[in-house]
Amino acid sequence: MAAASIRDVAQHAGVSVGTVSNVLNRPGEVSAESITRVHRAIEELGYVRNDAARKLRGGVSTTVGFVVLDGQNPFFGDVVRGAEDEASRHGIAVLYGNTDEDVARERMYLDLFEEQQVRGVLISPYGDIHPRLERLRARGIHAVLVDRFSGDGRFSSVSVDSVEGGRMAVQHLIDTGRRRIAFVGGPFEIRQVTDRLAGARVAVENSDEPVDIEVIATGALTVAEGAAAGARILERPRRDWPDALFAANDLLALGLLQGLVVDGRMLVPHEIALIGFDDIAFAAAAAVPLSSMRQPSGMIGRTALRVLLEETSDPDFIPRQTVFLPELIVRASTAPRRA
Amino acid sequence: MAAASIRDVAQHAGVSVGTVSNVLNRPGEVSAESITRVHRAIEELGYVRNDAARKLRGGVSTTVGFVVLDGQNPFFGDVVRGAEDEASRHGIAVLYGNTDEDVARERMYLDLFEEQQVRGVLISPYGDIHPRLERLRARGIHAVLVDRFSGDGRFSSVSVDSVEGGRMAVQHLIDTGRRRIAFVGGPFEIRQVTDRLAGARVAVENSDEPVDIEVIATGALTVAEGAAAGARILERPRRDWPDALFAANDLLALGLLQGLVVDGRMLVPHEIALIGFDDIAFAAAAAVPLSSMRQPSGMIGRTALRVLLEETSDPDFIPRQTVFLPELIVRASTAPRRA
DNA sequence: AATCGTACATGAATCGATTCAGATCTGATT
DNA sequence: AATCAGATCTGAATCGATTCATGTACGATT
Repeated sequence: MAAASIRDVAQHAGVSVGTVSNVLNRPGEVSAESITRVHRAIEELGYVRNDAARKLRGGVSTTVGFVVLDGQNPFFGDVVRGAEDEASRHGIAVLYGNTDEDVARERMYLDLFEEQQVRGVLISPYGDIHPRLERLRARGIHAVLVDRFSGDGRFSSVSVDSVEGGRMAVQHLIDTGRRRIAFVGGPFEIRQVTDRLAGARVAVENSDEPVDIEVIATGALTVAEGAAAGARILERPRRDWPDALFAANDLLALGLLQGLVVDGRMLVPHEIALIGFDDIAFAAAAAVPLSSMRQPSGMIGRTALRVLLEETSDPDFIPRQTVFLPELIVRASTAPRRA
Repeated sequence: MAAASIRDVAQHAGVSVGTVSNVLNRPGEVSAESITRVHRAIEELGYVRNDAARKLRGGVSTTVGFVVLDGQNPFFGDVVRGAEDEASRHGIAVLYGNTDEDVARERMYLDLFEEQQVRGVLISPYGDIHPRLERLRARGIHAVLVDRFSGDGRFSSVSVDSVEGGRMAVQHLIDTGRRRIAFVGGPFEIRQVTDRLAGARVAVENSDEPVDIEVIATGALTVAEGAAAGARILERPRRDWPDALFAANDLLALGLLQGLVVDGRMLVPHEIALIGFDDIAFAAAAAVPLSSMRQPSGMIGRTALRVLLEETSDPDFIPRQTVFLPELIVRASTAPRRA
């Protein structure tokens, strides 16, 4: 049995196709009588609207695309969930694409989304996709940058102030009595890394008391790199250990935590304090619950989707930058030294 | 400037629309001359195929839907990534929907996917959606169950043998010298939980030496529940402690690890061995790297997508059950007692 | 020269929802 | 009775890619 079309519904209800369409899209202009008859017919035939036909005629699309840079990182998982959650409220579905920092895949997904004529695109960009996004916009597909500030204001963006977050994290370490601080992070091509380090330096410079800060570079923001960095610290003579670590993200911090175990005893927090960034779910779940700078990941996704919907429904919309402040979450990993 | 249509391309290239369509869909039946001219025109006009029109005419869709039960769990994140990765190979995009164990959302997404006329649906089902899936199939939208065996064989499915996994996990604990084993898990409405417990009992019964097994019930498969269960164990007199724990999944196991820390010293593995299930990325990243039963999560997603594509392209396809065996991953958390 | 086969090109018809100009009806007003 | 406004309904035209019956061209075969 072929699926029922709007024509079948019209016939079954004894009205015209135009009326059925009106019942579905502008019920105010239709008599109550027609509404009930059409709804009954829809029920009886199990009619489901054909989205392809609606899109073709120029109606609004009910999908948005989300291109994510690193699907491994739970942070992005949470952002996607936030966006998806908000989308479902509007009867919109999210087309999900993961680029794994691959320019070709990034392009592939944007092509796919363009063919689909999605309502709009959320993207945590990897390469320089401004020209590509401009072309999309010329076709009526707007984009919102996620986790990336749009410096020139050409696109809307939703991001977090990493500099201030870095400052807050290190300020907290200083406030809990630490004076020899190491920033662990890299590579420095990643904007978030340099921003967080810059913030850390601000806190050090603002301090009344003398505070040392050193940089321990890593090759990536992963657990493995964090564990390796921890091992390198343990190789030093004990008097050269820092007394606090600020990791550029939680994956690194979890690795450090793992690396800083000697003989079943954890150096964190009493020998070395540790704070991360992102506050992924597993930060609280670590053997020593991890202090972290919380990014409102779900809220970032929700907000990005809302901005996108506004932008696509208002022809006079001007690109808008939304910046969240991270929040300090204090847990056991930065407890003061034992009394 | 309106987007170029196939008609514009035809005019620009000096051929008919039929020829342009043939160049795109069956280049074998077109002269080399036409192919180059059409491609040039496509290039110059920046033409992008309109997926809505193609779908409307009855062509195959380039999207599949994936309805996920618990977006929080990294295990499902990995499954989705696997599916998405395989899909991208075929130029297909994944519509992602998270139900959070909510029947209404599950229904909402299936409706949305039906309107979209997706190529097919991957679903880790929550409620009883067999009737709904039958209706979808009547409209030509096939479904593959993920992480759930289709007992009656009405649908294809891709899952993992949880009973055997449970057996292997406990066998490993016995092999490393443990004799007082506790299974930590719940609620028992979840099929995977009961299966894994059943497997655990098999291992105990097969053992030559006497082995005790007890069940510690939890309210959910979360880190918090695991930590609480760990605290309950510590309340007992020391001689009543089990010497090994088998957690129904890794989230619980990570919680247990956190709960079994006394005064900066970890009871795992030397006092109590611990093994989880799923082998999520954070299992290896724990302060004590966690032994676990690995589910080939990415492979599950990839396989499910492949089965779906086969099923939707072969009219004579018969539903097929794919069952993977989990793999024992041994890490520090089940190291033998100290010599 | 007539016939046939092959290769290739054409363009009208089609899918289903939406839109909108025009039709119809009802009741109120003059 | 004539006119009008408002409410409601109708159905043809439209979106763009695909398909397929039809047509054309040209070399090979008889």
